Amino acid sequence: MIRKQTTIQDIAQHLNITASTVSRALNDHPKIKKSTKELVQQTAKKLNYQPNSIAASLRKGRATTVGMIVPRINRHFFSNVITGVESVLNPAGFNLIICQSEESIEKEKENLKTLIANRVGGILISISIETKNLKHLEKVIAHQIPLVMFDRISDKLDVSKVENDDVSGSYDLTKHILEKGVKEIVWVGGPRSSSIYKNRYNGYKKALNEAGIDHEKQVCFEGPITLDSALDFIRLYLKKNKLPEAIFAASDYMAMGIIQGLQEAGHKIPDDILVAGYSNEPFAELISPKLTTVDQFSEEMGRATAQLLLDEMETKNANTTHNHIKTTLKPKLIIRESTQKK
Amino acid sequence: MIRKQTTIQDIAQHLNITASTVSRALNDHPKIKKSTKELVQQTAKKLNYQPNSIAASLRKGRATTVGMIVPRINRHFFSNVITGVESVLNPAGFNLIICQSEESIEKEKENLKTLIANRVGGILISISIETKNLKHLEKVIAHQIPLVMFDRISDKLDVSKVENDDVSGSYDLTKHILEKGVKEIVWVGGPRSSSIYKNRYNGYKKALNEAGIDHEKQVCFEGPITLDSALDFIRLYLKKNKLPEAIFAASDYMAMGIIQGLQEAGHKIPDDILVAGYSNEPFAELISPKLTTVDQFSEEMGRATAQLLLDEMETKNANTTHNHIKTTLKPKLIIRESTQKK
DNA sequence: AGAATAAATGCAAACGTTTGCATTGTGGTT
DNA sequence: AACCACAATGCAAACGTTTGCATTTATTCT
Repeated sequence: MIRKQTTIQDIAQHLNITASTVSRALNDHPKIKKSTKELVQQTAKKLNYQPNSIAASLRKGRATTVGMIVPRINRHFFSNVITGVESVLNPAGFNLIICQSEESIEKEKENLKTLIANRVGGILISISIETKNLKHLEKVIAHQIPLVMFDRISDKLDVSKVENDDVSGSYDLTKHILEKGVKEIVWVGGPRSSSIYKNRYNGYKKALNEAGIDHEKQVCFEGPITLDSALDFIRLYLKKNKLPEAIFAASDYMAMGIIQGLQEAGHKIPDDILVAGYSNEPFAELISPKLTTVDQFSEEMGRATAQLLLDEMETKNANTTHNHIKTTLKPKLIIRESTQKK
Repeated sequence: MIRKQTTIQDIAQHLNITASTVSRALNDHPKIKKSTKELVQQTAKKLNYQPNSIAASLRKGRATTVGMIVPRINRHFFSNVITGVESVLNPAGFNLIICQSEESIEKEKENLKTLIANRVGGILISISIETKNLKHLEKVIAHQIPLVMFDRISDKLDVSKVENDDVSGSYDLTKHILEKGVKEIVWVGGPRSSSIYKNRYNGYKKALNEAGIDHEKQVCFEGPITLDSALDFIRLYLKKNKLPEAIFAASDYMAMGIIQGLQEAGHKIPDDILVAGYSNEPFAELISPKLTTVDQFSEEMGRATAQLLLDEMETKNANTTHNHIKTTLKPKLIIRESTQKK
């Protein structure tokens, strides 16, 4: 049973040297003799010394912690981004405090407050769907805390960003469907006020226009990004309209809702109608028919985001000015059964 | 642009009072006049003061942070547990540092080191599949850091724990399959050296024995908990043996591998053979046939775990002794198409 | 040998809070 | 008018590091 944590002072006392030397020895300072370093290391181990990074952070004015805010951690995409972020940040000596905004701007503000209070070295954020006003983020910048946005970004903020080329992913997918000979594609997606869905819509629009199809004449449903919302939509839609040739859901979950609705009405996919989703959720290749979708390389996005943050933090340390960078990752079309008409 | 962070000293100077008063005012200390409190709050806002919880932690000797170690964050189960944990811990004023062990005991040790270095107020852990030796966890206890184990627990450690009643879940599921009239059930699962799979096996065994079936005569495959490992197994198995009546995979991913292997060999589920999984992954109700499985109430597990930790931390603060508690959550059988023979 | 240089260590302040104890101020009681 | 009690605030130390500068010790050069 350990009553009191051992500190570098204890080690110093034990060896009849000062705390400064111990500190430097433990941090491998060049001016410390090799023999003392070894001696210090040994006694540190003997006394079961555990460094106190809280104290170090306070003194150094910066923490070895990085904050990350995502809408939801239990979304496959985000948890993979987190994995990617950690794979870069941990080796660099940082650890992550993860917060969930739960798609609420109020929670987002609170999250930022606790991250700032914890004096994190930097912040990674994918903003909530509700977030339009960016004052709380400007505050972070004003506080000189390096900020990197990813996935759900905003061009109004002058920071480094990593985005998916949703326009291109959506364009490729739409083109692929058009090549199957269809002349109409119903669009289903989240609110276009979010950059993500705006871009996905634009890619779709572009492909349609290139094929000489008027996008204004296409049916377009915008709603919550959930299976149920899409299921409700398609049930209602089928009651009043004839079966469309194809449906492009800008989210795999919505695609799943569409598929369930179509199947319960007795329609065969892809024979009667083509369906595609977006983001390659794990279930996309497990369902029947296997879902054509777009893969977003989520882990790589995490790695890229973390790398940008490391750069920013370094720049800030060196106190040099530095242009912010915007990295765009190209997603990959994954063609599966749901769009392969026999 | 803010050059230097404003501190309580700045506020004090601004109001011609001392930092102590400011500190107490901000923490709503009863001995501070209401009028001063308001004054302090106002100037704090005016000077854009952001509390430094690093400094507070150092002084108070404990952080407002809690560490959590999970094997993998991008597993549906764990990310939901995390959500549950946060829903309890955040309102209580704590935030989470999340670490991934990636199923490696070495990484687990490192994670613990950084958590201790960050002087977290407590630690939540679900140990890696590799972890048998528990010395690193005993060290945590010796350091007086409250520790709560969840899901993958060990009885060798005297700490509070939250577990799923895997025996019961597995028993219920097996019994359900037996009620369909089958006389043999192939078992597929992870290594039984892990408490989880040992328990799931025991529940299965118990149900078989009660039905008068010798569990020793059943086929049993133990391997990595992945789709591919199960797929490989079933392919090989089908080559050399006749089709079994039912297969119980103690993991939904493995069940998915089994289903794919069976389907590619032309077998119909549930008509030719029954299949069930475990843990109710999101895809379980999306695939065809919909998968019978066991739901584990992952968010609730998170909440229960966090609550136990809060209790432990409080007890430690009050310096009273306290018996460790083991909470067992009863999982729920989810019957779907894959075990419903027509 | 003495001076000059280099190498290793020590000194002390600082980071921003919190907190036990001391002090001041205010009003009430005798 | 002296005293007491209580409310409100101040004082100063402490938490465990890090780090610029000063100091000591060892080494090299003339």
